Amino acid sequence: VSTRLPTGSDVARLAGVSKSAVSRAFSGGAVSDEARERIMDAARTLKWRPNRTARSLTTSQSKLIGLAITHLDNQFYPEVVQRLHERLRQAGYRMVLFITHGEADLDPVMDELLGYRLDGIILASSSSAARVAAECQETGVPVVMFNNIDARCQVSGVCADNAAGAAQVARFFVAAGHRRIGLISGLEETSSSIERSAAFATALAAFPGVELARESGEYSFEGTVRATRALLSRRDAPDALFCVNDHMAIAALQTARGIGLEPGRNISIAGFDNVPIASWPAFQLTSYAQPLDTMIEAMIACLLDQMRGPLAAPMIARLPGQLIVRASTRWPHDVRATGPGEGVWTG
Amino acid sequence: VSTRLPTGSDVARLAGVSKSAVSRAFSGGAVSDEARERIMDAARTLKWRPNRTARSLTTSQSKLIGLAITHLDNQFYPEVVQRLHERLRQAGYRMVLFITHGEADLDPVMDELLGYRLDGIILASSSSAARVAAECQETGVPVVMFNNIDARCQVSGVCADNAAGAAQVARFFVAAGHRRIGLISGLEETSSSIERSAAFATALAAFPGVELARESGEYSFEGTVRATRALLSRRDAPDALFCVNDHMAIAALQTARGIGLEPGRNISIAGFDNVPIASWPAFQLTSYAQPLDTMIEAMIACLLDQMRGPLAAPMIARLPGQLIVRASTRWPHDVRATGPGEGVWTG
DNA sequence: ATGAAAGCGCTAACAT
DNA sequence: ATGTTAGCGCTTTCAT
Repeated sequence: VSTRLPTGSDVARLAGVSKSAVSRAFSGGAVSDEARERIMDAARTLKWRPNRTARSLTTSQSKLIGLAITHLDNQFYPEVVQRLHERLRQAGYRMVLFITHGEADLDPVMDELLGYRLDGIILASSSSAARVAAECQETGVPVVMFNNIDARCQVSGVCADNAAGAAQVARFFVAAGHRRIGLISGLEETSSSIERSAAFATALAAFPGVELARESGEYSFEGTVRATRALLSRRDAPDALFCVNDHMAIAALQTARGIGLEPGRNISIAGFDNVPIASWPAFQLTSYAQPLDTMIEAMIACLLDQMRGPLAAPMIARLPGQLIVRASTRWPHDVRATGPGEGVWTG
Repeated sequence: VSTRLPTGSDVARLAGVSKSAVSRAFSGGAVSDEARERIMDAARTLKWRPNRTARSLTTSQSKLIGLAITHLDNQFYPEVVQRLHERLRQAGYRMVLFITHGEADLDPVMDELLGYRLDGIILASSSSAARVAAECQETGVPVVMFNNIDARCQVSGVCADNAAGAAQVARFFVAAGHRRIGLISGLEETSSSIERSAAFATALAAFPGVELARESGEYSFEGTVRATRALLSRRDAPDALFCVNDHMAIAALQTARGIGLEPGRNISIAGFDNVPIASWPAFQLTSYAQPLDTMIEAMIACLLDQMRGPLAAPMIARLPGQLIVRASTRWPHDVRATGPGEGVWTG
């Protein structure tokens, strides 16, 4: 049982052909029907399948894409992993995971990231993405940033149109009659938080008489609990809260309830991402939905592009999503209903 | 920029040593300090790092572990992925993902699974795990089943002590004074559902006068909504519900609320897994916690064992967890408090 | 401690 | 259409 595995040569011998014929038969080359049949038979009886490691060495294609990500606590990411995995599989790639919760020393990670000769790397809100991106780029490995984009490094990236989304939430709140509004931002160094916060504030500034109070939830549950309490315990507490992602919005929503508020009635809470659980009865969270499938499509296209050769200039895609309205916020009159307790606002 | 990457030979030449010396320097071999220094310098200036693909070919170790899993919708799995990833990383392995939502044709998956020459494969509630396991085993690849174990195939596996856990929940309900109890099971073909359901029923049967009503939630949210409604709309509806996992328990809890019930007051709902969100204010779900870290430890040990040579007999580990009590259930008097609104019951 | 040489399992020219 | 040959980039005996 512990004998060595069969190789292509074994198959070739058994089928009475050369190694090359076997290789061709298994990678769409020109082989006569008769030979192909004998080869496939031989492979089946020997239970042989091409060794992709060996193949990688000659083709210099691993068919492996690395996904670097900080953690999966934010409910958005399991969904990303799932959808991305499926799309990569269709394209003939497998996904190898690099969960990097802020490693102190990046070198070992880089050695692996670059040592496996991945065909591409996706940096999905990975910590220290900038340095990683730079080194990969330098080595000639296709890279694309997802969701959080560091404009300083010359790297391609795909994200939702954060500014448009946040601005839309701002107008939505005003349309629903809110005048005292709270904003809970995320980690200060992330583009997602920066862009959404800035656009939200800017959009609100267009409405005279509207007040904005801000706190940071640092993209964590506990941080958001603190931020929410801080905002809601002010003497002129806001009656509408925008959290720059759903992970925080759901924390804020539960915190508000703990204080005795009822989201959708005496307080409006909206998030960003439209994570799967946002639609759960327990939350019914209004949220700006990222166009995940479109984003994934763009990422894959971008990676494939880079495989064909280095890009002239990095491509940055900011794709529009839509505001899904649910019971966690007061509804303006012009929400277009799309289902029970759910609608879309395009104001 | 688009020039070919440096190889070990390049480094050797620059350092004035042989390829072998470079190889040794990078894999803990015997090299003089002086040589090692020159080699490391050369590698640094050339930005060279060993090509793991080539290394794999000679060592026949890919340092890659495959994780086959159906989907990440069940909140238990992102946690598994995360903790497992971390532990594998410590052991020097990377994780490549195989999300298999019930592929019709398994052959292409097998070709990949076996083609990448993974050093081991973890089947975490993967669909058609039995066949996959058999083929891997046959090829000599270390395999271990996680959470769902198919006893028919001679494959090692690690899971929580499902019987002990479910029985404990049963006794817990009775201790809390419940006499009409509902059970929501998962997919019929999974060992997790079978074992938990059977043990729960058996344990309850020991108490005269306790009635049990059963439905299947098929491990899905929608299925559980139906099952919950069916159970709670009976003329003698149960006032306690055990769902064989938290994914369903959380669905049941929300459904119960939708019917106007208040979990913890006029209905008790308990789950299994103790997923991270079980402790959220919105749920406060009582749940039997799987001993995840211990399970992961056991899995890794099992895989490493198999790498040293085929096991004499498959190893099956059923590890004990503990019942975490929260507000979703009525509390018996003998709960040991462990935190605000949280306790452990060891009855 | 170090180098030379062989080879891991495959693909890709190049012949035929 | 098929076989021959030469590598891909590394590790690993085996000498020295």
